[in-house]
Amino acid sequence: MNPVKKKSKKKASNRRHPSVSIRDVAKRANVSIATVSRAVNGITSVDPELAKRVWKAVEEVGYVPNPQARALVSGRSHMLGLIVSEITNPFFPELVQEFESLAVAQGYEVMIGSTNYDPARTESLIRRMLQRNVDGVAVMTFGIEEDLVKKLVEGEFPLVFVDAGPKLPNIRVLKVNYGEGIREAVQHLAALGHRSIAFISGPLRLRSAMARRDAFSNSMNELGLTAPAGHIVEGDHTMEGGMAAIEQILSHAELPTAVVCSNDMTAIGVFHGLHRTTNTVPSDISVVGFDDIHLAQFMLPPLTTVQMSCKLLASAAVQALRAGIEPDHPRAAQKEWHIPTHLVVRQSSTFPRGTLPALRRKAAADPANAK
Amino acid sequence: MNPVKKKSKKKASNRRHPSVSIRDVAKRANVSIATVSRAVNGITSVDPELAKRVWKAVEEVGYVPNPQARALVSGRSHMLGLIVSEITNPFFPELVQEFESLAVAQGYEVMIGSTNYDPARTESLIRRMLQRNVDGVAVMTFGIEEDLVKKLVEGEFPLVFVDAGPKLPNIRVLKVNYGEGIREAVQHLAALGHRSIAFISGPLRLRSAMARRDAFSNSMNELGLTAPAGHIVEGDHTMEGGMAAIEQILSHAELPTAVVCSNDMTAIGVFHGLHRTTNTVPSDISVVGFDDIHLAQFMLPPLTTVQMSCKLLASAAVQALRAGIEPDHPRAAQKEWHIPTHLVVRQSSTFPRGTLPALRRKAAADPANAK
DNA sequence: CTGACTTTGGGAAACGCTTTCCAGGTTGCG
DNA sequence: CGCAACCTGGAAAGCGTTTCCCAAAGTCAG
Repeated sequence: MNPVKKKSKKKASNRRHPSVSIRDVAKRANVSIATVSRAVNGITSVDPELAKRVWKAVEEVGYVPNPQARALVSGRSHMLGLIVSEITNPFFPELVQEFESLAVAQGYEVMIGSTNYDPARTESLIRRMLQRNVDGVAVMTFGIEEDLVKKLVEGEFPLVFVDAGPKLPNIRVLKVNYGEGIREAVQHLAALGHRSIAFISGPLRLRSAMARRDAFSNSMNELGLTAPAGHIVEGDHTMEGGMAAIEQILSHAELPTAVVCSNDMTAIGVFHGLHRTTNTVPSDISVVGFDDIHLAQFMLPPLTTVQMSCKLLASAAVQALRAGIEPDHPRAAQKEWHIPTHLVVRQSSTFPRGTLPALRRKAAADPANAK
Repeated sequence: MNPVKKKSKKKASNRRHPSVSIRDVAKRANVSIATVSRAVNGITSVDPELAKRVWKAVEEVGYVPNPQARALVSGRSHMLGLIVSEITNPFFPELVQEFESLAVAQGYEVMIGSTNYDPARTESLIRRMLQRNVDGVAVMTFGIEEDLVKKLVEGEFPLVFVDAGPKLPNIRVLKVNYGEGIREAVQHLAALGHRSIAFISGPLRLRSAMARRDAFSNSMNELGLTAPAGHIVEGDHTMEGGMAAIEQILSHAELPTAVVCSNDMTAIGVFHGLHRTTNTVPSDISVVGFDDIHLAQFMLPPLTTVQMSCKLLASAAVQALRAGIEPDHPRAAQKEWHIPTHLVVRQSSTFPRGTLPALRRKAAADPANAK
């Protein structure tokens, strides 16, 4: 009706939440929006007195910067990508939780993705993360495929890998010391009297699975022990895989008295498989896991396992990522982070079957086996 | 040096990836950027021939819309929030995985958060989600606190709850039929000969925990059975809680012959607690869980449990969310989605101890107990 | 006291996109 | 045949930030 345009009320934003913008703060504090931006972002060149006034205004109008706009112009989204191999493996939720807490505490949001070992899924995941403009990605699949790496690497995009990765300026690596914990496990079993120890690996295309298996072999050699070929079988880090693997091992002519597993899920599968074949853990066969997921202590019997702290892993990952993202991070130059592992003795490991009571008593005095 | 401003080279973007913009497509297709936008977003008012040309150009230059810019102007981020109570409870990763797959397939990204039953954490989570401008949130904590709801509700923000929620136009509810599955469980136990059946609930401030407990009581009543007060105890949906609860039950004068648990983690804790007190499952006490997490079938013995399909749950959640977000969604008016539950019989439930062999044989003929 | 140099803060452009508004060309109907 | 209603597609106005550039003010030496 009225020919005069009603463009005065430009307040009608189409955002669902009528959030206050930087302009409101500027008006309130009687400064320009540039100054507000500078004050909020802690640029030093703004007068402390003025900055205080701005902060007061921010407080009063309840201003919260819009991350989208910020990302649009600055090119940094304050989002971190976290790629795991299998969110349904309990180890990863624990890791995710730690990672997320740390990231949030440091002002980042997390975009989580699970590859399920599926290259297509992985690719779409990465594409989505790049598209959403994440600032960096931690690839905690424990052994990523190389071509996928290349995809990410174009550009100097901050990346964190576990165990191994191309030596490039934008790539940081979390080196897990598998040898340490696995040696402790083998020595623990040997000390109990085990001589025939089997190993169930993860999928061998994963670097970390390889590394664990090699750590096992090395530890055995150090003690002058060797596992026959049929005692080192490949699993896939799932319960199903563990079950299949132990059945395969049991079909071998010579039976082991102990089994070391590449992760705890495998060990749970082994428990199950041994139960089905009416073997008892640990009196017939001792079982040792790897990861020390929360569930491990609730297994029947509680699982002896090598602990790889996901707290440590997560904190290293976040730190390494920030080091790659923020131009003047104190550790910007650090390319490697080291993660230790250690054996946690519970009740799934004991003396081999048929050991003399005298030996049992003797070994029971060994503090390493104390409950 | 040179007084002439070098602002000609405005190509130097500060985005890490030199992604092509809508302008490149426009140039290539020889149309205006508005037309490209309309074509890409499927606005009908653009000539089909022209649209085809635009799509061809999109293909050729490899254009991908920038979600940040899109969100900034449209007010919709194409992100869905998913809040769970405890990411480390294996049920939730399974749910998360399904939810994420569905959301991504439908063009949404997912922002995941775990409350850990901590109100402060929950609040910060919600604030972050709102700040990141998610289009809707599915609160799958199975019983959220009311004040937190109010916080979200201001504005007509799309929300999905499980079990119960305020009757508001923006809120959709996933109604889980606990009665169904729990009745099956109780009847299954009763058919085996159990008369004294205990129940370990979840934290009773959760609506869903209440609902499950009530479903149990009702089912018992239907059969003319009652559980003494000491046989209905409160757990907290964790293994630790399950362990504590079963110990409490065992300290009661009258021992039950079966225990129904409010979730599978509780049941795992019960397994553990019974093992510690040298009771055997199921010959001494039968145990039934709830959720049917993947792990359930790998317990020793495999857990009889009530299945609540997280596939169904996730798909209903995503659908309900979209119904709330997209103005002309076919189911925009639907406010309730129904989720069934059903008993899955495995080996943690059997005849009560001391039952006569004759009865065992008779009951074994009951198809409900067939393996 | 003045000129050169350093702060400090404001104006405005840019980020990549959606959406409104409008001009020019069609069509329809009286 | 003329005028109004209707389409189509282009130009431009934002969306909420950051940041570049410059003017004004302050500092200091000569």
